[in-house]
Parts: sequence; C-alpha cells; structure tokens
Amino acid sequence: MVTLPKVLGLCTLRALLRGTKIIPRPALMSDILTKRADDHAQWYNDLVLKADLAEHSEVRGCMVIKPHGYAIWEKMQAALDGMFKATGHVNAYFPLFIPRSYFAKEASHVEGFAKECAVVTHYRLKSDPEKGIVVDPEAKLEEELIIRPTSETIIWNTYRGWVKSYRDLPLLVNQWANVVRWEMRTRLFLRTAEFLWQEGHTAHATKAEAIAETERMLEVYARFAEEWLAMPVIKGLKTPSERFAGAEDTYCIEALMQDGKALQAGTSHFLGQNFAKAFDVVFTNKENKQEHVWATSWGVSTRLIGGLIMTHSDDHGLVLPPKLAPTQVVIVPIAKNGEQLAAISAYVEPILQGLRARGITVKFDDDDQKKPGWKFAEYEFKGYPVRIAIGPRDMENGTVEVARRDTLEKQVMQVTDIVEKVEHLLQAIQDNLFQKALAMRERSTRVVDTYAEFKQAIEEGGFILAHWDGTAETEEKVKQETKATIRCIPLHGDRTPGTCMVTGAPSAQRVIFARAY
RNA sequence: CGGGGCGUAGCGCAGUCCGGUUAGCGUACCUGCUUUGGGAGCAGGGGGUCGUGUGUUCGAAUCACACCGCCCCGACCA
Repeated sequence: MVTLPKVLGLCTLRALLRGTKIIPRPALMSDILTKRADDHAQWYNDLVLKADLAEHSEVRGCMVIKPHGYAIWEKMQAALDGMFKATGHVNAYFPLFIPRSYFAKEASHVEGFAKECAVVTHYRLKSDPEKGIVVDPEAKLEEELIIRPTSETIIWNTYRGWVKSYRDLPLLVNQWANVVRWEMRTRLFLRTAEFLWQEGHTAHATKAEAIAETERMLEVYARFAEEWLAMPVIKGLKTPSERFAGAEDTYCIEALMQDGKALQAGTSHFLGQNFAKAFDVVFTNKENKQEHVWATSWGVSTRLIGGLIMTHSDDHGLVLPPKLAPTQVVIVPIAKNGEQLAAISAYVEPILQGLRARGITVKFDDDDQKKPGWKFAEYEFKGYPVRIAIGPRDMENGTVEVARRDTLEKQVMQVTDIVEKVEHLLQAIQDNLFQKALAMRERSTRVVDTYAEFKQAIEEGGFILAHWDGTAETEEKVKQETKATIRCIPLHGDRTPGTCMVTGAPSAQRVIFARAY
C-alpha cells in the first residue's frame, strides 16, 4: 500500500496514474469465469450466464432460459416423458389460474403456499393521461385467481367429475407446465419465481396402490438422475417438517453438489385421501360402497439443470453428460483456405453419416468466420462432450484428433473405426461423470455420533449420517444452531437403531443431515 | 422486508469523490489486406436518451431528492 500526502487528493492521484499504460488483456472465458474454489456461488452464476444457459430477465426473480439451456431441458423432458409413458401415464393440461376458494379446501396445503402466491385481481387495463396505462378499478374480479404454485387443487376439483367407479381408476396423469412461487430470493435455475416442471397427479382405489405409485415414481426419478444426469442420488423420506403441504408422506431424491451442499432433486408425494376429501372425489367400489380415492403427486423441475451444472462442471466451464448434451459431438475443421475446407468436408461426411446413423448428435462447424482456437474454447466452455478436430495433417495420416470434455484429454485416433470409438467414448464419459460424482459424494459423506463432531463436520460440508430422536424439536434445534437440515431418512443402507446425537433418546436409524440449496 | 453492491455502446468496465474539451478503454460489430492444429495481426470505420424523473447551476454521467430495476448476504422455500 502506497501512502500519499493527503493534499494530493484522489483526482490528482488518478491524473498521475492516467499516464500509466494499461496492458490490454484478452477476454478469455477462463478469465471471466470465477474459480469454483474462490467463490462457488459466483462461479455458478458466471457459468450459467457465460455458457448461454439463461439470463436474468428484467422481471424480478424471473429468468430467460436461452436456447442452449432450453435444449438441455428438452432432452430432460424427452427422457422423462418416455419414462412416464412407459409406466402408463398420459399427459394433460390444466389451467394456470386457480380460483382462490379452491385453496381454502385443504388446510395444510393453503398454509404451505399462501405466503408465496401471485394473485390476479383485475381483468382489464385502461389508458391514463399521466401513467399511460393503469389497471381499470372497475374491472375487479369477484373471486381472485391464484397463479398456480402447484396444481393439486384445480386438478382434484377436476378429478371429481372424472372418477365415479373403481373402473375409472387408476387415473395416471402428468402435466408439463410452468408454476409461480413468489420467492424472496432467487437463483438462476435453482430457485426462480416462475419455473418449468412436470407434475404427475394420480388417483387410486387403494392406499397400498397409491403408496406403490409414489415409490415407483421415486424410482423413476432416481433412475433418471443416475442414468441421464449422471448424478448419484439417495432415496429417502422427508421428515414431517420438510413434507409437502398436504401430503401424508414425501419421498425424495437428494443429491450432493461439488461444494458440499445438498440439492433436493425430485419429490414424490403420497397424499392419502386429503385432497379426495377436500374436493369430494369418491368412487363406487366393487361392493357398491362409496370411498374416497387415494392420491399421489410427483414432480421435477428446471432446477435439475442447476443440479446438473453443480455436479459436473469445472473451472473451464460447463460439463454435460452425453445423454443430455444438446449436441454430443462437434467437429472442427482446420483449414487454411476454401479448397482445404472442401477436402475436409468430404473427409468428414462419412463420419457425420456414421455417427448420425447411430443416433449420435453431431455438428460440423464449417463456419469460416471463426478460427479453430476460438471454436475450441467456445465448445469447451459450453460443455460439448466430444470435440473432433480435423486438419490437413489428419487427412494425410488418416487420423482425427479427439478431445473429451470431462477429462480434457486429447488423443489422435485412426479414422477407420472412428464412429465406434466415439460411441464408446460417449458411454465412457457418461460413466466417468457418474463415477466421479459418486466418488465425490462418498468422500463427502461422514458418519458421526456426537453433536460436537457433527458441528465440526457440518462446517466442512457434505452428507452427515447421524442418529436423530425423531422429534421436530431436535430437528429445529439443529437447524437453528448449524443451518443443517435433515435431507431425508434414507430408505436403503444401514438401518440399525441407535441414540440421538443431540438428546440421547432412542433413534430408529441414521438420517442424512446437510446444508442445502 | 432488513443489510450491502450495482445501473455509462451488444458484453466487461473507467470516469462520479472535487460539476467545465467532442464521454473514454477493452472486447464485440463493419470494411480491407494478411492469417487459420487452443479465443489471430495491422489499418480504417460505425455505434451512447450515462436506469427514470424532478431539482440546484451559466453548465450535470458527476451534486440533492424521489423513484425503477438487477445482483449478493439474511429471514421464507423446490
């Protein structure tokens, strides 16, 4: 720190400094992207913006999902939708607006969502000499409309008309939709005021069948997370305080992000007969008796994109698992002139055809406006899993240069069986990403027995397996004192009883604590 | 809603403290030539209601007041 006589003042100082030549720095993405280790939140933000996944809209709390980000969502939708169809579900669409009175019908549901609802109160605007355009006070709705934060109420109000007999059951319906939750603080993909999701809503004749459905869809989510996102998850049950408003039981998949914080990646709810009773949805059973139906609901959202980013990406930018990458392979020609480019195009053509024939998405970037180095950096930053470079040297030698995004390794390969090699490489990348994420989670999962150990462990992040006495009081105390919550009561793994780390009272099994997104 | 930060060219910023050339730099963009195996070089060029409004002043990006918006931290939550 240089100290200067005060009389000089800042202006003078700056004037003196103006003579200093500022060395221009190239605007490299690797410079723009904050390092994960320096500031994980900033890294995440930079990455989402610079990789063109999304941007902040000028509407508070809302984002614009840009084509590269939306393409990932489309891949997720396609995969999930296929899995839903394979389990017998069909798609439908319900209104965005929910009459206020519907919410009043299920007490715990309204209590859970009341604080974050956007409400439509008027249906007309009129011009105003001063403000341009204003809400017409004459056009007030008799009953306000809630913008759906979730659709249970309007769906169950509708189901009343759909269900009469046990023969109408089960009803297995999903909808792809947007929902609005007026969040105080938002983060791109992880928590925005409006987000995209799917919500499945099913109706069943028996409790057992509804519980089986809840568990089946949890299984679908877990498989999707692990096989497609390459994101290992733990299946579990939420504690009563973390339960969905209106559910009897909430099942969840929990993932661990690279910074040691947990992310709830999907939920599946057993709703009991709560909504059937609130909306009077009854059916006649085989014994000609009236019964309320049993319900489930389950959903995953664009939040998964946030999870995907925080599971795999690095200081060089986005890393995408091949199965969700909008484009899996990019081919960059290295040409000095038009003739070379034409020759390379001919050399590339059979590779393109071969890859496409195997269902691999590939882009041949023959744009001569941008240099190869620029393209390398760009595709690396945007997470293309495999990049192939082909230049004059390769054409002489019958080779191509193959670079994989997950390890950043480059290798020169013979062109002869390149299609098979790339296909295997994509699978290897998919597997490697999952294994790396799994290893990270295992490194970051600890078993602790005392509250003192716990307090220390929680500072280091990760999943912590500890005994809990099952009371909301203890759960709340831990939350207040450490900011950690019970992510779930795992369904699998070690389920031996013990004693609560806080109170010493009996505990049925260890539960997973973590700080969470 | 509390605390902090920010708003100047498409993007990133300087200039604001202490009002005063034609508002500047990097990058991006356009034109030309040379280049092309990890974000090319040189030369020339275009692009601005300085977030909005009101006020102070001979004069405002700069000072005052009000408002709008975004980001970060906290309480709430997927």
